[in-house]
Amino acid sequence: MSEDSSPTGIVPVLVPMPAERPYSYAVPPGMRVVPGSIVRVPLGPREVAGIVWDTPTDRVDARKLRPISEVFDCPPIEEKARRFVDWVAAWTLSAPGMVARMFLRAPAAFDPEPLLDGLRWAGGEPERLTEARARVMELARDGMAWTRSGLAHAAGASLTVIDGLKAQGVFETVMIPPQPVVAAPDPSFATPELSGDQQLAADTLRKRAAGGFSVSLLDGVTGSGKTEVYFEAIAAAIEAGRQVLVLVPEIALTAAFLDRFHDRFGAKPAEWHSDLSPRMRERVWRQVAEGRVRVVAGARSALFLPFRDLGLIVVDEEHDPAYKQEDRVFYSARDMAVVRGHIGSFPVVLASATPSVESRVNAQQGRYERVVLSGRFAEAALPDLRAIDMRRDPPARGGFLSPLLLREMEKTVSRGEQALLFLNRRGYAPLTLCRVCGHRFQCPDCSSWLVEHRFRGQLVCHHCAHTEPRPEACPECGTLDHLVACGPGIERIAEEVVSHFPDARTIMLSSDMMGGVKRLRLELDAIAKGEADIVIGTQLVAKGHNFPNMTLVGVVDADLGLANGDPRAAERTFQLLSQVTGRAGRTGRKSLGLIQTYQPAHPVMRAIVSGDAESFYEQEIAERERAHLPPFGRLAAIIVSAATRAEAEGHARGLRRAAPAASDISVLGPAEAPLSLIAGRYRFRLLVHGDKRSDMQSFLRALLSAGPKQRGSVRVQVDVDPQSFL
DNA sequence: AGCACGCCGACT
DNA sequence: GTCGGCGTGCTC
Repeated sequence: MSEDSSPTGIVPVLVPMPAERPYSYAVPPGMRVVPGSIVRVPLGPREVAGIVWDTPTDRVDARKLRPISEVFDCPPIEEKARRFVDWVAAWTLSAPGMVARMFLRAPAAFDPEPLLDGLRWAGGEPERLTEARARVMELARDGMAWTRSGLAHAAGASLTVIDGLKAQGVFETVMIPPQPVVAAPDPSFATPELSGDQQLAADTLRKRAAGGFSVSLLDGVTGSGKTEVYFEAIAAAIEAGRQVLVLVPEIALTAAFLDRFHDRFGAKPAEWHSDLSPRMRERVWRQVAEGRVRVVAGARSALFLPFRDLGLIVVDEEHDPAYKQEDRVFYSARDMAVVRGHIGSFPVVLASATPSVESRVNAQQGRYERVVLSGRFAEAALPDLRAIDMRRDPPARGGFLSPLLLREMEKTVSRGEQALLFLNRRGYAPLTLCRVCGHRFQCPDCSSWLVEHRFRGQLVCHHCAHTEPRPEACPECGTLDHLVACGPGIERIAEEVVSHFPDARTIMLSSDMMGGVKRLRLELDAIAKGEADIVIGTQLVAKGHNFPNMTLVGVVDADLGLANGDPRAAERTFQLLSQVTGRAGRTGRKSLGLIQTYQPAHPVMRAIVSGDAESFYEQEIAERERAHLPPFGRLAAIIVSAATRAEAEGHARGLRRAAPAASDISVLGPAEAPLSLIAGRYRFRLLVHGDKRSDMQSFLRALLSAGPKQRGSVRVQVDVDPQSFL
């Protein structure tokens, strides 16, 4: 495609709003734009950033045509990224403008980073050489440019010292180019020591990295060295001069990954996630666009960074549900990474110890190449895993920890080793009720119970922002002191632990912990250094941390995820339990994983305890195939929400009636969504189920356009390939 | 998605 | 008499 300026003087521009097509704008005389140029355009009463597109402009009323205000001094969004936008929009049934908007998340970065004011030794000497001045001169004498504060800091001198020297003419002012956010990674910084197995896998990935599009499923148990192996693919891509994206499910918690990367490449990758400071966000975006940043480690939104020559994507923990975005544009970052690789003709590596059923099937059917790492790395041994049958070894009255688990915790702590208790439920108790009248505390805006957070003294809704103070008396019958907490959350487990082990150092970790990401990283560091005996955590402790002294992992309620009717419940539980029990025994010491369950015969528990993942996968795959569920069939959800139940249900029924006739696609529902009321909106769902080869998108488009017009408070969301059924 | 316009309730 | 709620409609 030629990228010269449009001869017509009219260009299509994708603007960040849910229009189906780009809008047309006039290019004022003397302005040069190319497809991909980021421009400022008037839109209604305001001005927005948009991307010049390359679909033909449609005829538009000349009176409507408005001129582009400005072309930003910014590298254009490359052709392959533009095709990616079109593809994602078509697949997810989103407006292209809304997908383009994801590329424009750092408005301040569209203008170049300003040069910094700097100082450089001008050749003169200070009048009197004090100690501080000597330290400054020692650094400055090589003629390198410094920022005023940078030089002061490095020399351990105050700013007044620098200013004094400057006043004497020792320094001249110079402009310094903006500093890179990260140093360049060096592919030969450290030579990895790989086992035979790992070397074989690394060679395969390196070979793929040199070619065009391919998908490799790197499958190996925790501790088998997956990271070291895919680092070789990254090294190959860097050697080829291309950019690399590593997707991780929760970057805010993967400090350990950044350190390992640094050990291998001598520099950290740039980070991209929601917790970045606005300034850092701008700089990373800009330097990725300029090609100065070679490697990004990021959350799913990093897929929409303006890479100029992306040559490899690695999706770490590819099975993780966090890759699914479920607002605005509904997409799976793992699947879109594969699409991005296909469009860009470069390889994609999916890595996991517990791959998704979808990826396993894709590998079986030859679409992906499966690369297996079978052994655990070095001296690391798999933990000994056992189920605790809670019917036979129940906890003491009022408790949730079986005597068997408590005994092992005691032994572990007395050996000076660490124990981890895992429960995927925040707060103190998931339900509070009045013992006298039976009143249950429910969210006023959602169909869910309020969760007691005892530490904060509040009842909290986990589905919206609602919180209320925990009262002393029942609001229904007025009885004092008869409210009772039902079921455990991690706060309650922590309380039980403290009562059994008053002298142990106990830490509790959950995603809603005060102090945010920084605090979490510090706590995780402290745990790794051995500054806690017992750790109680939600699923964030399951993800990617290495606790060398952790020799016992206890799963408080292994059945928790199995209760809902989700077709992926068993798979998800298997993955989560594998991951959390994998936290133990990473340094070769004898370690133990204990799984509290009321259904020890459940296939998930059997698979975990026996270590026989293969037959579990076979069973799950067979079950999916039988039910024509993904990847053997296709699913889409249509979620209708409205201010009243009647409106939502009425609209959903209208959509159902509008479904076109199709032999290979059927519509189920509408049914009230499992959480029928969230944040004051009633929700109904339609489930669209098709054959593997059915044209789901065309069917959905036909259904939506034939359906009733959206009016009032009604909102319709489409989720192609839904991952969760809540 | 934003933003303005527009039409009905409680207040300086 | 105005300020302000959010329903409806439009943006090249």
